[in-house]
Amino acid sequence: MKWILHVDLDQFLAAVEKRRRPQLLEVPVVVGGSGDPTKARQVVACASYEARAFGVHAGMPLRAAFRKCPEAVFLPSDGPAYDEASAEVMGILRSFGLPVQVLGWDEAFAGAETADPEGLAEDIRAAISTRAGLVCSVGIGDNMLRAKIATGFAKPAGVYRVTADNWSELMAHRQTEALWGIGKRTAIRLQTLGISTVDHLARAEPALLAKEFGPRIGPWLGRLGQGIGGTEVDTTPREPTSRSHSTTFASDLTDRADIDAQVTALAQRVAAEVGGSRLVSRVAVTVRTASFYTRTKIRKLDSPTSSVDAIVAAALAVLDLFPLDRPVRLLGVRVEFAHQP
DNA sequence: TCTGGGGTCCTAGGACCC
DNA sequence: TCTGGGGTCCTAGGACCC
Repeated sequence: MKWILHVDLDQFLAAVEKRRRPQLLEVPVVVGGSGDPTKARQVVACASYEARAFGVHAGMPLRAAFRKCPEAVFLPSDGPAYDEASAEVMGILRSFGLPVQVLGWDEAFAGAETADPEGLAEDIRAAISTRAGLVCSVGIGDNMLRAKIATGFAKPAGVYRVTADNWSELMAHRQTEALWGIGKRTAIRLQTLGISTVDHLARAEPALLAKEFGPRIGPWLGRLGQGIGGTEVDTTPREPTSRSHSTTFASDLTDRADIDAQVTALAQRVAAEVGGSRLVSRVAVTVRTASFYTRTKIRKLDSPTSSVDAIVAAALAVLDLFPLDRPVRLLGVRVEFAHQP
């Protein structure tokens, strides 16, 4: 029997920090921003389970987390360390000889032909625990959607199976937002159609969904409700389609020279990271004003380039398309890569 | 809760050409 | 002066996810 396993590391960022600082093992840990919980405009990237018990969660401002749990240890986000730990875990997963599709730092699908998916899942959990010192949960499904949903029931540190047999029992009564791919906005739009639960969505008329959400997304939403998803684990390494950096400033920028300098710095950083490896076809600039009004403008380059100077010049030209008559909270620069021949 | 940073994908609609 | 239909390129913006 063919199965999909969804392997997801528990409290990943906090776990990597605990792994290298064993004295933090049973301590509430909050990772995010510069690690200074008194500073504004920074949010929690990951809260350890101990911190979650105090009501701290990802996305919460660090200062709010500090109010809820002042005894927590606050640590800055250390991207390179998480990159390395992620690669280590994916390597262990691949060592099982299964097709692996990486979804992010801390999760991946694996395909498996086995009569005992739970046994395999426990073997994977044991290998990642002993070889990497990290705890994960594994969702088992008859497709990728159900495997991903199953992980939610598996956490923490467990294994759970979701298939066509128990889909309705587990999901039918839940809000549509519980589905992977339906966020707040879509949930609200569905509600205006009288669709609030997964069961309603599963029974909805595809034509109605297509009319509201378009010919592709509409029917796809209906399938989500029924628990239908892909079954082919895609192992081809994904070429990135874009690269970006953005900064939220501790205090808003009002001086045009400062704004130019920051966009230049962001563009230089992005261009340097791209190096000569890819040709850039489009350059985008994002401006968020003090009121949180956020707009992105993008322009195609006359010809694809990897020149730092050309990318910086393009970013400044796109910046010039904005009125820039309000204090600026955030600036971002993104480049999109030309399709490879 | 005064609201991060890095990504991907989809759709609408205008401009332009035949 | 008013009138087609189709195709492609481009930008804006929405939405979602980790």
